[in-house]
Amino acid sequence: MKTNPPVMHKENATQLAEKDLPQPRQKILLTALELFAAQGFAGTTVRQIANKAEVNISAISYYFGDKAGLYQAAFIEPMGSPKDDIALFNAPELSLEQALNGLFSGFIEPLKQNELAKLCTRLHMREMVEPTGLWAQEIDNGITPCHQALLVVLQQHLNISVIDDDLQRLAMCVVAMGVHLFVGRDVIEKICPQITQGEDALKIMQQRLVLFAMSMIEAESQRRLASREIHNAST
Amino acid sequence: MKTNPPVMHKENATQLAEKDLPQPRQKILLTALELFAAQGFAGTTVRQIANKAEVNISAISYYFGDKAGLYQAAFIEPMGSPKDDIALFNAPELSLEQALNGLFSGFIEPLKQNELAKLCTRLHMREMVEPTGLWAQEIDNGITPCHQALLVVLQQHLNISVIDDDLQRLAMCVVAMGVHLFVGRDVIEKICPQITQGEDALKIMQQRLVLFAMSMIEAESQRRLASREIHNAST
DNA sequence: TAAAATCAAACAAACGTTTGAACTATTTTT
DNA sequence: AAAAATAGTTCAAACGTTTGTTTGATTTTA
Repeated sequence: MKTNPPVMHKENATQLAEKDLPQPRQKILLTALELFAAQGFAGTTVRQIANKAEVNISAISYYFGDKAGLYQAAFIEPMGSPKDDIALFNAPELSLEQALNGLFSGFIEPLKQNELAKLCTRLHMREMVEPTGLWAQEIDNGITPCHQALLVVLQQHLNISVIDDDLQRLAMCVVAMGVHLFVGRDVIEKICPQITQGEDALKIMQQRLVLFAMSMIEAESQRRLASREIHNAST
Repeated sequence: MKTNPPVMHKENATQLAEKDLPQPRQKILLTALELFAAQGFAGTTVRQIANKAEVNISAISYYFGDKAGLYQAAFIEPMGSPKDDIALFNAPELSLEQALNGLFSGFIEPLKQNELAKLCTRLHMREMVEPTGLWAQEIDNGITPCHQALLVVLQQHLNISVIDDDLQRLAMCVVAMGVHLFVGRDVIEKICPQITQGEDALKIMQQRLVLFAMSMIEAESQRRLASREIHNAST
């Protein structure tokens, strides 16, 4: 008799605790995350995943429907809610330095934490240059809210009334430093690996990110003052 | 009778002027560049390339040997020498602002120039997260020299004797802003497309990049001074 | 006419996916 | 409590496509 495969859908997949999940499913998920993060979606075959996870090939379609379903599960399931990230730097009582520390810890922490979190972040960064469709969704659900929150923080600390293009430029340049830790990993590992290796090194890196970000914000503030003076003087 | 396919090898491929190349070869090369840049190596099929270039499938192996050869050609041939990029900001008589303008113009110019240069850069940025083997070589030949040149410029303007980890951190954060223009293109297009659309917008963007970079360098300079004072006071 | 270039067709290999039987664990029936 | 039935899981094998590549004939060029 035919049995209905327990293909997990969004609504019930997240409700299950990790330990309730069947063991091979978890094994497949982690292996897929690892391989997808390293080689991308098209570059990874289901046989690779099955072999490395030491399960039968058909177990993938059994648990995840198809390759795309597995990718989606590997992309979404291990992630926490994006609201957690925002809360780290969006609390209204935080100083600018504290807010920036919260922002960059979102990039730094995955680098020193367990391998899983590192792979998760790497997979998300990969989506930036290789959109698979989930990426557009991720921009809406994960990136845009974070970016908007950062814009508000910058807006408040620069004490300006509206979010204009120059604030967008500033925000992009600030997050760029964090993103580069993942995107430029290969370059860093080749040229100066010591700056991201070890917890102490990452602590220093975060301090520098905050320092540089604050200097950029200060520079933007000065630029706005100068720009306003010129504008006032000419009228 | 069998004919020897004119498979181009490195040594003679670069010696030929573009107009000497057979037309379909050029067509394949540009189409491949476009598709590889958009979908990656594994995500692009030779049939896709052949169809879009409107040539027979076998023309690819005829001109480039195999898919990997085509990728290598698309990756290397349209590129200029990396020394040209370095010269833009490494000249000894340049001020810091001039040097930084030269550095970031290397990122900005491809964005406003023709589509080809844009695709070239995008393909190279893609290699950062999806190493195909050529990437390791590209780091050695293209990235490392540029990074080293930047380090020297920073070293001189900070007036320090040796290149230490903190200088590496600074350099990485500076280039991160430029890299992000390509890597985070999808995010930018979604959140604030206006900051990279149009030549005027890119001009402003470059000004901000220089401004922010200079503020970061200034912050690092201040930090070193403070650090030195503390060190002196404690001895 | 001979070399260069183009073509439709086919190649083996690898791809994602499906099948149906075999096995295990749990539940139901006797 | 033992047996039977059911649901859940694993497996080797094969499915039809698509992959990159090659063939050999044909057309174009010089």
